[in-house]
Amino acid sequence: MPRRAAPPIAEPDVLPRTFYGRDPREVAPDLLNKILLGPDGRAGRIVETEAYCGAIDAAAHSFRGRTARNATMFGPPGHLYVYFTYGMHWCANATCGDGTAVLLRALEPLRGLERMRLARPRARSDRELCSGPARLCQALGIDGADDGVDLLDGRLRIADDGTPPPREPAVGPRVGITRAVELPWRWYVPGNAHVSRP
DNA sequence: TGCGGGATTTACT
DNA sequence: GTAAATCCCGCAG
Repeated sequence: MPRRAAPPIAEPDVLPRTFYGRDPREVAPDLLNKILLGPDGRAGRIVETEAYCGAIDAAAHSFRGRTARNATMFGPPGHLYVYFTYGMHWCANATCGDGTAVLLRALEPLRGLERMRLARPRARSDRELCSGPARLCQALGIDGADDGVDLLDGRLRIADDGTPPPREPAVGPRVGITRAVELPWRWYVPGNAHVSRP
């Protein structure tokens, strides 16, 4: 039996495009316990996420439509949207299409911890390496150059190591916003020490 | 370990 | 001009 050549997928466990092309309120909890693969072998388990829902979400950058900054949010799903805020910080999202995205808020460091410590010399413990959206970007070396990266085969990828999402993820209001503050669109792994805020 | 205030650029009013 | 999907420093306990 001749066997067909393997499809041109970068790694067998990298999440497919269809994973991202759904409502971000479904994608956000499903991303819990997935693995963010960065450069130089740095990697961490996603333990905290937030959904930003575009035109129906006053807290989303895309709420008022497309701009130069948020253009990646209006591109295809499964890409990294990286934005600059507070004059000094980068934050990273997975795009879900139509101006929606999931903010990656915290990782549990898995591999490349020595490089993460070099990238974040002020961290007082390994728990502070990736416990916040700007912290994880520093730890993995993510900045504006990574805006638009394809999460299926780019410098940053998201993969499944077989660990399922929590059966009952913790849910609550999003952090650091002033509009649509009441919407419970933040999810995290209950009891995980690397969540930015319990 | 936890709190209060400052930092510092970009986008929008 | 001001708020922003935040973090770091200094100090208290």
